[in-house]
Amino acid sequence: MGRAPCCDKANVKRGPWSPEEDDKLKEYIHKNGTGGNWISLPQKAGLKRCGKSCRLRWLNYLRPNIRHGEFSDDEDKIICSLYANIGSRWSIIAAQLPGRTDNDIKNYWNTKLKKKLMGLLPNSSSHHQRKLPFHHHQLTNYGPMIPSDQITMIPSSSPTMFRSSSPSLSSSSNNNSFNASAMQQQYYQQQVKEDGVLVFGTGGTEPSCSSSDGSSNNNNAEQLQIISSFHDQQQQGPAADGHYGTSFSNDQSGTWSDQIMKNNSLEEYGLEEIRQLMSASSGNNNDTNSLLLFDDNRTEERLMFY
DNA sequence: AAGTAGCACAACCGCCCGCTG
DNA sequence: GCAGCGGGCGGTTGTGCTACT
Repeated sequence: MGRAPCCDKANVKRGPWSPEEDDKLKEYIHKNGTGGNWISLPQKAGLKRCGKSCRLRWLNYLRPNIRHGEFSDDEDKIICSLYANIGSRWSIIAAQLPGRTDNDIKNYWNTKLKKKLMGLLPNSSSHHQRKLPFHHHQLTNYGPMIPSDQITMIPSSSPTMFRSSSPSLSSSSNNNSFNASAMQQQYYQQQVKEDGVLVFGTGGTEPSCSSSDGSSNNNNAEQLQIISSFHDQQQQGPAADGHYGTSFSNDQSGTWSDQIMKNNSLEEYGLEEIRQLMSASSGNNNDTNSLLLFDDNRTEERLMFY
């Protein structure tokens, strides 16, 4: 036996709201408030709408101080930062952006921001869909917060998605001994595998960088080299082994991301397997601590953090 | 000018969770 | 403790607009 519907769908109006309906709803709420009961509100307000529809209309459009229109760069950064940390928790993200609604942000992410970030990639020749068995409710271990003021949006002509100066990007989030200066040049890096799956992760830090002797610069250069290498491979085509991103493996052999990158097909890994790999290398500071998975069409699958 | 594809965004759907009786 | 309900939320769909052919 299913749950009773919240309203009689046959007798409620659906679709776009008319200005008259908006006025009725606004007027009623201004006079009486929501009364804590959206289900009974439309009847009281003289609206032939479902209570949930009224609630949505009020929260997303009619409520005072709602802002619509262009998102600023700062807002972009905040959205990216929070998405990287907590995933698609739009209501939480919206709470950090006064005047923005979760629906707005969700739409913005899905239609613009994601493309803005991913538009830097060449088109994939193959178009078959490959879905990984990921479900967001399974992912409960979020990584350390990345402060939004430490994320820099990189122009879409670059293969780098974010640059962060955050010390919190350490793969060993439970290790507080990391020297901030050594962590100042962390780069998100991304690689396209021959099968079209994109792995996107935070670059790790060399253990030797824990001393602030300038080795972070070397680390930075190394990361840049990886990105550059990726660039070259994109232009030159895959390496002799038929895959992109092999230089990544050379630099970070033994890491879980390396193991994934070496594999011919990411889809051979399930969520638990990836978790095990991440867990097994949790003490390896070289390794990445996040992973963004895409299918061939670069539809985002999931951002994972160890 | 007509048809079509792509895009943006409002609105809906259905699941989950907490509250209440 | 449990069932039913409403609110909240994320995912998805529908629709109108614009750009392109």
